[in-house]
Amino acid sequence: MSFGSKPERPETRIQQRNRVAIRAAALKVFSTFGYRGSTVDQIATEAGLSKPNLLYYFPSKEAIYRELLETLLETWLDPLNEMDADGEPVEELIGYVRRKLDMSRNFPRESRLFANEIIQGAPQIETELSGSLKQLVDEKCVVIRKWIAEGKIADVHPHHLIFSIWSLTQHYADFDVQVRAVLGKEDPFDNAETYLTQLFTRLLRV
Amino acid sequence: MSFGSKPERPETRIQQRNRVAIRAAALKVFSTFGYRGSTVDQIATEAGLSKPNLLYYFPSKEAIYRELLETLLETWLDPLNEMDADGEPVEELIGYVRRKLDMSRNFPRESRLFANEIIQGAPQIETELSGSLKQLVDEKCVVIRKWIAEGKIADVHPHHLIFSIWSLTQHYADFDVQVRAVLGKEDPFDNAETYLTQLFTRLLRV
DNA sequence: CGTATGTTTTACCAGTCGGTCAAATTATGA
DNA sequence: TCATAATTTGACCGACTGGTAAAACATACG
Repeated sequence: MSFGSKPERPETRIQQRNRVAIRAAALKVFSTFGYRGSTVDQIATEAGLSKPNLLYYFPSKEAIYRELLETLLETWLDPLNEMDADGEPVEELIGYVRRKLDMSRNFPRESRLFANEIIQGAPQIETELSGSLKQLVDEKCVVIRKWIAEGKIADVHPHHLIFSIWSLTQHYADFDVQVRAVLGKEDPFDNAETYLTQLFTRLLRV
Repeated sequence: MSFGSKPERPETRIQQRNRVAIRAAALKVFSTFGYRGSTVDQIATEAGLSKPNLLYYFPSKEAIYRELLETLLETWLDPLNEMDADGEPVEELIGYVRRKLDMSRNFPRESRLFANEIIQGAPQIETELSGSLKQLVDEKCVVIRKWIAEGKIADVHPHHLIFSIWSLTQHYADFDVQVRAVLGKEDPFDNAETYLTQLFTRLLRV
């Protein structure tokens, strides 16, 4: 029995550079137009490559999209993972809100990529949603219920609490155009953090 | 000078039936795939027509989309319009939340249509956003500020208060797949209203 | 240098896109 | 009934879609 049916050569510098460029370009395009609304040509141009050249690095349009989604899902769930069952409950939850809001500020494209995918019925990550995502959320809901039982936070529906954190924070990334159109010159994030802290403090205190 | 360069014939029964069918089909398709991800053929099939037959009723794909968007924008803003400056403040605001949540429950497609449009940069309704939408929101923010000054509700940022109502209610329509995946068998709307009422009551009471 | 490997381009494919056209079909009303 | 208008169809267009093949080019290394 022999190992390594594929010799598994190391990545060239050029390969590394181009794959990075492609991922960045794909994120930009997919997050703006959704999977079906994006074209390989668009991504290639954005990455500074020709279409066949791009397809030399990735086997297909779908392959790029899937890799993006799967890589980003972990990053996306990190802030929730960091929530510590042994910490101070209100602090932990508001810390989670702050981390999610930071991600909306710093990685709006990633947020919109997921938003597009899920609004359109999550055809590519349905399994992850009811699999690893549901599992993580359910775990954290147990913690939240414990906090409630201990009288550390108000009695709220754990799942809906998490939904409200998601929707409130991601709104500033996903609906950026609308938020800015309504606010005019005022920067959204200037007051968002204050507002959300106020909201969750008032919601959670016993 | 003569009137009616177009004789302006009344709509036939067939015309009425088909236009209604097309609008319904277009809403279904556009709300699922976004503008660029949808095809005229798809809409036609969904409406039970052939593609050329559909284009006999609407001049182009874009025309269908624009008409949908503009018609629905009014419906979408109605709940906010109904908010009465002379009513009981907390009741008025929570009534608004309830009406928006009802729309998420009863018209999720309409919600997703807007969500797709705005996430993708609102190329077709940018002007309406910073025009009539901003105007209406600004008006209502004046009312909210008045309520705050009168000590009827807590001192919160009016614009962000409205954003939070939008994001929390529309989340249940736009991210329906995710919400259901995480909740499992539990129906989202069963507890959403209770949760949101609780949230805004705690946020707004002085 | 030369050769093997990695990279890019040109030309191309079959299928689909939004949309047009004229002909065929169906409904309408005197 | 018949003629007129409304509706539907099939055939078609040029542009674009995701993807392929092979040749041309660049690079690395003995």
